[in-house]
Amino acid sequence: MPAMDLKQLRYVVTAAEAGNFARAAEALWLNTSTISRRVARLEEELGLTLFERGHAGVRLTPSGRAVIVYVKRVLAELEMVKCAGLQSGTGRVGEIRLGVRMENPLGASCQSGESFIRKFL
Amino acid sequence: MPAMDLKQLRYVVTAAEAGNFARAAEALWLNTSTISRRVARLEEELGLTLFERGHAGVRLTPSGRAVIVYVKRVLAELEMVKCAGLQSGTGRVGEIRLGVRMENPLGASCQSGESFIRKFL
DNA sequence: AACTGTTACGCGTACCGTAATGATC
DNA sequence: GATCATTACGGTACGCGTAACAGTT
Repeated sequence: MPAMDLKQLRYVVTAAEAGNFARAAEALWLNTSTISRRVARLEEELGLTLFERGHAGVRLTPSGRAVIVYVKRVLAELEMVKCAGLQSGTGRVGEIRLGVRMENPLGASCQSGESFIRKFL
Repeated sequence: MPAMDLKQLRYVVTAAEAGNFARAAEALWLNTSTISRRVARLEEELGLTLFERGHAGVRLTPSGRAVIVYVKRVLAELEMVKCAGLQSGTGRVGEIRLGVRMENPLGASCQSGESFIRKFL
C-alpha cells in the first residue's frame, strides 16, 4: 500500500481552491478521475473526510480546513528546498563563495520567499 | 520524467545521518542501490551535488547542508498534516466539538509538535 | 577479501486516462 | 442534456531488488 504523496497534496489544494474536482483537474492538466481517486486515498490514509461532495462541486469540511493549513506549509517548504539549491548554486549560501554570477528569474523569486507565501499560504 | 518525491527526501535525510548509503538503506529496509539511485535523481533535479562520495561513505556538501535544512522542514510539516487530521478527528480542532474520547499514543505526540522537531530538525 | 557506491536488467505494481454509471438540476 | 463525482478496466511507466562492476583499505 502506497504512502502519502506530494501529488496528492497538490491535488487537494487545487481542488479546495477550485471548488470542484473537474476544474481542478483541468488546471492540473489531468483527468477528473485522477483527482477523485487521489483525494479519496488521502482521506482514507488520514482516516477522515476532507471534502463534502455536493452536486455543485466540493467544499472543505472543518477537518479539511484544519488539515489543508499544514498541507500548504509542506508545499511551501518544498519550494524552499529548490530555492536553497539555487542559492547555494549561485554562491549565495554556503561556506565557500565562488564568484559565480547568474541572472535567473527563479533566483530572484527565492530571495524573499514571499512568492510561496502568496502561492500557498 | 517524475518530479520530486517524499521518499527521496526521507532517503536523503537518513543518508546524511547515517554517513553512508549502505547503513541508510539498512535502516530503511531497502537496498543500497535504491538510495544511490534516488539520491542521484534528486541531485539531478536540483542541479547540484548533495553528497561527496568517498570510499568510507558519504558526506554532505555545503550545498547539501543548505538544502537539507528545508528538506527536514518539509518532513516535519508532513507529520503535522497527520496530526491535524488526528486532532480534528478527536474533536480537538474544528468548529464542532463532539464528545469523542480516544486513547491513542499518536495523538499524544501531536499535542506539542516537539517530537517532530527532535526527529527531523 | 571486505567495504564503499554505481548501474543494467527484469519484474511487480501503482498511476492515470478512457469509458460507463449514478445523481442532481 | 449538462453538470457533477465515482469506479472498474487496461496499458504504461516507474520503483525496487538482484546481480555484476569498479575503486579503496
